[in-house]
Amino acid sequence: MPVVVLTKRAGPSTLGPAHLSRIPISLIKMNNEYSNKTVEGRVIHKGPLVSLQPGNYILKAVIQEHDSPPNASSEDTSINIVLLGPLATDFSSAVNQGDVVVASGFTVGKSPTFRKDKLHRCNLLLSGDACVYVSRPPPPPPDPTSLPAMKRSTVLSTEVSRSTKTTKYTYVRLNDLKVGSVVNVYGVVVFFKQPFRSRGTDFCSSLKITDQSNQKISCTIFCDKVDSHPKIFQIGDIVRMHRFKAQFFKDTIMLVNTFGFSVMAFDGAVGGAMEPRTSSRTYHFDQDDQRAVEELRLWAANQGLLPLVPTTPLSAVQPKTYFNLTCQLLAKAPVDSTCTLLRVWDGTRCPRSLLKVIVEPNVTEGPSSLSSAKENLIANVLVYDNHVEFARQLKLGAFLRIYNLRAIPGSSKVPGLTSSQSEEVDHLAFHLHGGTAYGRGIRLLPENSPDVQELKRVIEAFEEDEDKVPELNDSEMLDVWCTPPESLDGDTVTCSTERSCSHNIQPVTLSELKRSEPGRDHHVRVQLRSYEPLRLHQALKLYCSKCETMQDVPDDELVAELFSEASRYSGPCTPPQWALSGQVSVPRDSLGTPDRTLHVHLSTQLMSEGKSKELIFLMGATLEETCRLADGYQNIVPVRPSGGHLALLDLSAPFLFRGRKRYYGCKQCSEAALTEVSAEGVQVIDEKVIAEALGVQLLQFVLLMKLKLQDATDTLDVFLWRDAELFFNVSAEDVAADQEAQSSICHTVESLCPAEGSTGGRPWLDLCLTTYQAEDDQGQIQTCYQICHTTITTPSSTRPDPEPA
DNA sequence: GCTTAGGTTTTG
Repeated sequence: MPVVVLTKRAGPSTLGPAHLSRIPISLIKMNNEYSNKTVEGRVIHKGPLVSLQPGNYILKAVIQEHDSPPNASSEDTSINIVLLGPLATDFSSAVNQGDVVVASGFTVGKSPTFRKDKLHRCNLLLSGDACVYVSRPPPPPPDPTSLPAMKRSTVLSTEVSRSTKTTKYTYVRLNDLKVGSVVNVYGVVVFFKQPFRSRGTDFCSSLKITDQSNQKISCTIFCDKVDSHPKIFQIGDIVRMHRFKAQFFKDTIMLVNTFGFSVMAFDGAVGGAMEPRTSSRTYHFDQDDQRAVEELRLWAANQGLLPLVPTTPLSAVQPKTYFNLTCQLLAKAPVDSTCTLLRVWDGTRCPRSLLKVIVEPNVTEGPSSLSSAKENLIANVLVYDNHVEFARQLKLGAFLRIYNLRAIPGSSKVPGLTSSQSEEVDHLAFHLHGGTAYGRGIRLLPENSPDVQELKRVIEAFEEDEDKVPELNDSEMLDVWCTPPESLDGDTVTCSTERSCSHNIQPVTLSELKRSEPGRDHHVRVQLRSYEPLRLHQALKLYCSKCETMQDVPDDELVAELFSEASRYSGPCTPPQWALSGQVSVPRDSLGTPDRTLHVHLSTQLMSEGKSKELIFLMGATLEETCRLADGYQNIVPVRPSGGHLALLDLSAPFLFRGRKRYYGCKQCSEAALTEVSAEGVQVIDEKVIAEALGVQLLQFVLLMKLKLQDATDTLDVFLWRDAELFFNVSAEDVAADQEAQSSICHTVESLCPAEGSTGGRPWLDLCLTTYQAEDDQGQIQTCYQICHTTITTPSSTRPDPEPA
């Protein structure tokens, strides 16, 4: 009887055997005897089942004292529990995050992760005769007070354990549905609508799913309880559906729920959390299910079914498009009977100014004024018609995903009072139109979803930055704001740059500058006469801070060839001991290339920490496939077989894919070896952590340009390198990954140096230049100049000024 | 208790 599920919460004292006494988590110590004690807590983390050897599993979880004082430290209230053998499998299938459990028969060990997770210094080890009792919130009436507490737990307890006989479900492939039959199916979601109120008594939700048969099947779910509907967050999610009836509609077969139906949903990313999204209190979920989910995930990833951009941050929203937004609700206000205003943010800044909607302060729920920095990040979303009801129920601070939100530029009229920021301003309004077409709707995201965790990180980062602003001291402020506009021709001249250095020096002319001693900083007022490279993507370089060399970014064609070379070779290969490996075959394509197998290797250590999605090693994939998979994983390291073992690709190829970003290593300075990447003591597994673990000397993306400056007295060639990112207000890494960041640089440069014959003049630039001496190719000492501490402020709105005299 | 919707963009 290793794991016992009590379907009714009977009070802490009745959970677990009565002859044992409960010990608070804070009092647990090493070397004490706990055979007559129990520990009680809420499961706040449940790790995946990790296979030690065939049939033998380990599972880690964290429980937290649920009735501890709110100010108690996590060290006193939360403890790791480690379950071994059948207990692990039973726990995995019977216990959910959020459940309250009581454990007995445990032993106490030293927690190896204490420094990292700041939880209790000990952990609880459960194996053999240990026992876990689980309680769940009570189901709706019958009236629970009608039975004495002790009797209740006996009457209503059910046992979910390896000894319990459970119904074995069989699942039908989607191309094998027979009209009239009631079936169980698995599928990958390719389209979905959130539950919406039907004209009847129920809520209705729609899904379209597919599976390895490639058949696409529409499904309809009717149920009066929204919570029983599938919890789909994005395309690519996986669903398991029980008791659905196949029927004909419009010459095609589809599925509708029947009596006793149930639906479970899972994250669709390979290696993602195995935690089912379900409202069922008890459910069957075993290793076959786990395998079914993993198989579908791999298949879907390889089919490209996972969306490239599941949701769009406000910083990337394009006008006139429909997009999905993951955001936090800050305030709301009813506008009229068909429209409600939701004020939301995601911590990123939309480059367009956003529509300001003014509603009367006394109808607004939430803060009426926010810091102006925060205010600039807030998007006003107008939701209409059927969505108003849902919006009304939303609580402030909730994390939402809004599907099929429309970004409307410029002159759209909105109900209520629009501020003086009127139609000629290029602003964006966000509308959630009425209806459910294209899955339009709003979904509440649970706190533990990875997307919410990510959103919180971004928001926290913004709030930290905001706290820093007042630290700018007065003299710095004066220098930034009071640099007197020096005008060569006596008129006030608009300037497109802003210096942020603390030098208190007068500007000099270029001819004066050329006569002065090197090794000093200067301020100049100049125009941009020309620049190199003309093809701006060539300005992007890879720089090694160790050997101080710079190289070009390898082009896609070369990288693709390295990948296809690596994927063609398929000799025998033993994965390292720390890896858990899986494979998926890529069917022959229309060009008749032979079947290939993709191999995925995951670190068992990371898996046991619930971080399997954070890093995978991928073998046999093409560049394109790798890029596609990079959407589902935080980190992908491409590998190839070499001498019977796994090795990194040639370092001309990126050694790491993080979303759209690629990272390269220095061939000269790296001593690459495929070793396990440990997340010990690190917050985020990022490129630095991985590079270090793999012995790769990380190359840094940098921008390098040569600019020819001019003023009335002379011209001067200067470099833009060290402070290039500051100058353009972009990161080189973003430029490498993001077309928009590239075009922003192009526009900036073009506005500073308009093409011959164009009407725009050259704006004046206030620059801070540093001079230094360096050897040129021939070994000659030369004086060099670099632009420092300077940022372009208004490239597009600069008025043309007359040519210098 | 046996209906609801049946993807496919508001018209603010």
